[in-house]
Amino acid sequence: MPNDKITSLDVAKRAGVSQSAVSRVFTKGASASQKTIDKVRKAAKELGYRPNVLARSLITGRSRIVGLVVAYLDNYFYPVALQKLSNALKEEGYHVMVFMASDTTKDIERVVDEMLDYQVDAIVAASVPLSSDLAGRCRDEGIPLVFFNRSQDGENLTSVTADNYAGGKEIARFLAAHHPERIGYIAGFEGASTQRDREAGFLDGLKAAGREVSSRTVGNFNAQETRAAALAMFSAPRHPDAVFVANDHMAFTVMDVLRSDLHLSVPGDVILVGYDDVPPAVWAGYSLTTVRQRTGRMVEETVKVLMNAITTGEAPVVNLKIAGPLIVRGSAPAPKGWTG
Amino acid sequence: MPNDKITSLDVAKRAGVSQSAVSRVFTKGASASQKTIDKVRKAAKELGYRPNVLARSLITGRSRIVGLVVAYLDNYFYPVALQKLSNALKEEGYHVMVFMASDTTKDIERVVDEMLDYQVDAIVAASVPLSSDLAGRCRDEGIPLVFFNRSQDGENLTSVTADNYAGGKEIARFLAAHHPERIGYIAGFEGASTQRDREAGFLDGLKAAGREVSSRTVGNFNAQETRAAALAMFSAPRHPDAVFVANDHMAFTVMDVLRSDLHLSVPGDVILVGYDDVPPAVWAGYSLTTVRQRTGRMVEETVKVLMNAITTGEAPVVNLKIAGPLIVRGSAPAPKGWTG
DNA sequence: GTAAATTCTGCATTCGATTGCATTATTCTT
DNA sequence: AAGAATAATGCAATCGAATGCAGAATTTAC
Repeated sequence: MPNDKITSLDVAKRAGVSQSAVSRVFTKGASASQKTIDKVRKAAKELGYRPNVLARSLITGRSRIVGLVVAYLDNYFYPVALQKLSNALKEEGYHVMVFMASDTTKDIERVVDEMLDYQVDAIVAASVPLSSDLAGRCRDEGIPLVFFNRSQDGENLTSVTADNYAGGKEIARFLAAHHPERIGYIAGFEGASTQRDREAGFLDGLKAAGREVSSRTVGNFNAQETRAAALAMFSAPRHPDAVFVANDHMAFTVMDVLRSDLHLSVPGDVILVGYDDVPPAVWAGYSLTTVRQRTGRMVEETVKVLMNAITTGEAPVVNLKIAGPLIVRGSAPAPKGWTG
Repeated sequence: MPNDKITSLDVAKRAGVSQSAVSRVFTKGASASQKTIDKVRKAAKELGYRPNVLARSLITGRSRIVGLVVAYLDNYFYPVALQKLSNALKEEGYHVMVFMASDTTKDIERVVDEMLDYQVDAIVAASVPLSSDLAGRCRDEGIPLVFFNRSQDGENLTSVTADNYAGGKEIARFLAAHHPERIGYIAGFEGASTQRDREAGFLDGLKAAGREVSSRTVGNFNAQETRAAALAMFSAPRHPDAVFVANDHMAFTVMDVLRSDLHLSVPGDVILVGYDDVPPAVWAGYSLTTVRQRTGRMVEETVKVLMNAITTGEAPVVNLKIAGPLIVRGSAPAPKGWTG
């Protein structure tokens, strides 16, 4: 019964102008006299007209859609990033379309195809590995691609990440200052640059302090394997009394194992540091010492890079690393004489 | 340098058929001979052709985009739901575009406009209140709208929620079976149907057990106010020894206040129950007794309703309530003789 | 006040598909 | 094997807006 799709033509008729005039009023950069603008705006308001973004996209070749590929949202880091990304892009007149991808190459390929089908103007890959073929496809199609929170090294692709190496190093310095007897490291998925960089920084930092890791297990960024990794590490008689866990979510699991399964006190028996500073890190139940990922800054930079690439058409490869501070909380208090 | 936008016409030329033939091969429901199909498929593959979804949308009037409005993603419940929704819609060939809305009417109105601009085929409003005007606009445009996790009562709008009343009631029965001295309730945002239904069920359940609430404060679904609410409730000399907190995230905060600020034991001094069963509820640090929201089922039903509305064009108003089980964990163990 | 420069405007085309219609090729009937 | 029924194909119009072009209106300059 009511208004069936108001088009620019309807508005044109009512305003007594041509369809092009209407289009010009709603297209920024186009010129129209004040009189026309007023007439059109009035008619448009009366009819409840708004330009059809899809039709516009067809002719301009810009969809104003950014595709976000994510493997999982059950690490708090991603929803927080998504929220910020969505808000930041909104400011630029863009919107986020979410594409969940499992970690299989096949699935990722399908997802990239789907994104291209929707003519996305840019792609943000959050911790999802795109093969170089796929990345190449995007480049060929002229679609800027940014890796968020994970880089593909040696592939010359744009990425925005935390400065994981620096963070790992700082954690080493911090833990070493406690002069623990033994230091442990629980690794994430070893294919991930985040994991590798954090560990590399950590090891180098320890070396600089004349220390090394006495025990290392792998938790692969998931709860189940992390439980096993923690149990393996701390069931040993001479277990570490200081441990760096590759990300916060794993750190929570480790803390649970220590306290609930092994009845060890954190930080009494073991001091523990994570990485990310996701919201639960501040919850009193965990009060996790960790290195903050400055999600806001990371998103900001990502948007900046994307917008630049979209508007200029040129996409210089950059690898931004955003350093974040060590946030000292209960799981590993500041050692004597510690200064930020 | 490489392929600049392969269109159906390019494929048609190469396959030696008309452009319409190409279209028919890629349009399900259209007919083409096997020979044509083969030729077209081959040419398409060689050129790397895929239909432009936007162009298709323009003529079919279906964008295959579902708009999801969310106010915040920092309650774990939403990312989990988003992930499931995205996956479920993918199966149907739809994709989710995320629209963040702050809680102001103005902002929500803007967001709805933006969604309409993108010609979304359906809207899911997750805990975001759309005024009846806006809901009416959607109806007028023929766009199905589902309220997810929150209903607008008295407005005759479709919603999919947990059976919050039943859940609240079950919690009452459970807590009453502990025969606590005093029972408290910490409310969420009172404008939310989730809050109201949970409380109503809880109160009715208590009444049925011959009990009532001795203390009630409001946490408004956010951490800061919840802290204050918990402190107010439990600083009193004769504070409750059993409390229902309107959702899990608030429950975590309350638990933190009890343990860390007030040095009360949970469940020793106070037993505590939440609602949602978000992932951290199972973490040993909290081990929260709670009622599960069956997100998977809720999403499933949402998708079913939407697809039905989209394909038939008719959108009967339904209010689905999905019941979820009480999950007993450490924060409130099973009372003697308790049977599911 | 007139010529030159500038700004507006409408016409018609275009973006990349889908689809009704008319025509031709195939298949089925008997 | 001929006619009827069905399937496949191409043509051309269409979806809703943007835009190059040429002419009309307005502004600027002197």
